[in-house]
Amino acid sequence: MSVRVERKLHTRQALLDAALDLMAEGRSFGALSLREVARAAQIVPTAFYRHFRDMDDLGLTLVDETFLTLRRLMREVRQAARSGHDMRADSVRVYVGYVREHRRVFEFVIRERHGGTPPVRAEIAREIRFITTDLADDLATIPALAHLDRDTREVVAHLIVSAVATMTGELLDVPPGPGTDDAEAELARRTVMQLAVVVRGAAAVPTPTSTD
Amino acid sequence: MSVRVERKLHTRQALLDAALDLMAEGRSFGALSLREVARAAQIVPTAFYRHFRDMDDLGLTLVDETFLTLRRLMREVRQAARSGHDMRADSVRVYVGYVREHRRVFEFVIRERHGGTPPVRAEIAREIRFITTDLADDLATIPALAHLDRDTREVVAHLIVSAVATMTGELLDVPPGPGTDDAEAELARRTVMQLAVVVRGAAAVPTPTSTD
DNA sequence: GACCTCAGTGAACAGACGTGCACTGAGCCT
DNA sequence: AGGCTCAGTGCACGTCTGTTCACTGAGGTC
Repeated sequence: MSVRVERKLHTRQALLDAALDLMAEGRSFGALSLREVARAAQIVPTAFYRHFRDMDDLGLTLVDETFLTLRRLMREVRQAARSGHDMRADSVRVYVGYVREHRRVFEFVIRERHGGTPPVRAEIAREIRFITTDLADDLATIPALAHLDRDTREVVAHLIVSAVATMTGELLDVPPGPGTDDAEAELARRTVMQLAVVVRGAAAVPTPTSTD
Repeated sequence: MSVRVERKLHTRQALLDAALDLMAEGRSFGALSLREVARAAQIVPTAFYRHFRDMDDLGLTLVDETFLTLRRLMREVRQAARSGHDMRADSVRVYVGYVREHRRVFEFVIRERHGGTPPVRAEIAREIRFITTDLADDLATIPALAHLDRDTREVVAHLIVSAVATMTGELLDVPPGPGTDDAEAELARRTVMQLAVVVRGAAAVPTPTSTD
């Protein structure tokens, strides 16, 4: 790749990183100004337009890149689920590790999921639906849930995604410090319990195609 | 009450309403300016200071007033749960009705829960913990769950609150129009199923004080 | 009726904002 | 070597922001 485009990509990434960094201090994307993002990326404001049409454009790009990362993480979590001996605990532990490692990315999604502009919200909702659908597929591989019909599995997957999303938000609100590990472990413990409840409850759902 | 304070309260309420109205169009509270809130409330910007120290102050007041409403709603949902013959379906139906009726209030909470400034987020998290705790108490009155210890009930309550909060967010994203009722009914149906799964799963949790 | 209180006014400020424009100069192509 | 491309610069503009200050006049008190 030529020096030219390589440098362009570099500043482009600097802009995306700058936006995430500014949000890491607890501000929403909508509250960021074009000028301060440019400033944080060591760029003059007008140069911003060489990379994005406006802040909305950057926001949508951020969603895309973010979910590229997130889909990769989900794939690894799913593998951890298959290989380990305690599926649920392993998945949750791997997931918590990823949230910790990619804090800014998760912070962005959690914040903008409901706080963002309508197009950003729509895109995030779409991506979360994909994750839910994938999870619904995976549930069919659990022996206790193999008898469930598609609709029921979808509903159960949605419930699990809700629980994990909620945990993610709480994980990000844990203040850094000496007690961090304990707090994280407590959240993980609770989520594992919740998964156990859900799977047990789902296994007890009577027969397929019963909708009551 | 004197005419004087009555009028003051009226403009104060106009400011709070103006903020909610401006947010109803999909913007976050942090993206609102003091001037436009004053403008929407038919007030000169400087008069804003007669009521709130700054926008953060107004934001926290909004959280307080919002949860005053919400706590009332929760009480009524709980009563619906006790009186009706199908506890879960009735609760959910009543709840969905309230979300529809108090759209702006719920929009505010859902948006600012993760998108708001740290103090606003902290306050919302606190209020949600209260709701969770109350629900954990209520769960003890369900025969199938009476044997659960406090910790387990708390965990189950948290799971339910997650599911309902998620549904609330989706409810608010349903576009107004001809298909609205159907979409809402579908979300309600799914949530009722989820509650059934959770209760069944929780009932199957082995013995109290077992923590695995 | 005279005085006080204080919610709301209106002008003014310094600073930040988004965006248009003409520019520079390093990187690339021929 | 000469010319083109285009990421990044610097200046300028009009608009909006939060906040200050001295003010007005209706409502309440005596």
